[in-house]
Amino acid sequence: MIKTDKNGLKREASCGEELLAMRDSLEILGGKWKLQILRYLTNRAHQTNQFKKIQREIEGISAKVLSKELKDLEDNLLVTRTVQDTRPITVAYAITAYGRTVLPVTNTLVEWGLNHRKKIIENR
Amino acid sequence: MIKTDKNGLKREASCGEELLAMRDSLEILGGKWKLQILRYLTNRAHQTNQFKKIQREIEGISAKVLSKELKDLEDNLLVTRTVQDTRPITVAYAITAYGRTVLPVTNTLVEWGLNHRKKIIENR
DNA sequence: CATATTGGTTACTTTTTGGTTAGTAGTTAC
DNA sequence: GTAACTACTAACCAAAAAGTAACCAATATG
Repeated sequence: MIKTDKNGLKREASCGEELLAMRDSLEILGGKWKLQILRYLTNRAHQTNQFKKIQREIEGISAKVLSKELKDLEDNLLVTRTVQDTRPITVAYAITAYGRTVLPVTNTLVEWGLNHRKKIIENR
Repeated sequence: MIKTDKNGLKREASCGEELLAMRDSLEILGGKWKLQILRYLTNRAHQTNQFKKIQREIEGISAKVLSKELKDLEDNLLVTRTVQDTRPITVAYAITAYGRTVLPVTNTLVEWGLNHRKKIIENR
């Protein structure tokens, strides 16, 4: 809601601007899997994240969908893909510095989800 | 990532828990329109938000979709629907206190979108 | 030789999502 | 009486997203 001007002044982004910005975000980060994948890779930034391992640990994602989602994320410079010279060949995916800027988004979503579940359980 | 225990202790939610929490959030808030609608209603919490007005100001949404989305949000106690005794009858939608808890989510998405657009423009 | 693993791709089907058009009911304005 | 506004809903359709299953090449294991 607060934006820094080209003049260095803080001002509110207009409502229209805000909704457009959110559309941009949702276009890149929206859908069932992208934020989950980014969160997963952020939590495991220090590890080697191979395709199959990711597929096993993000429950329910198919190879086809994971492959496509990773490609999209790579196109938007949020993750990197590195083929490793092992036998059999493995491919490591890692979050980029830019990908890490999505962390505040997933943080709020995790917080909200945890709180929502708590609320649901309380009201039973 | 940080969660308060039933014991009052802070601890990390496990990665699995985190992803599940995010799935819960995305199930309720995901899709093309829900967060936009919530943001819109939050920004106009002090106004009377009639159906047609919302439809005109959230560009591109059809009556059918808006109607369905508002119903979903109402079911999840995020917005209220009030029929007003005007002629012609109008219906006012408003964000609830619980709906306002989604604000951190839309804030981060707006911020990220604004920043992303800036980045795209810079790299041209 | 048979089987398993890695990192996918391809073809096909289903499900979900969203958009279009038309129509309804009540009321008001011309 | 006719048009217009509000708040929808129903029928229909198209496109996108996602799921399923099979398959591939390379290598390793038993």
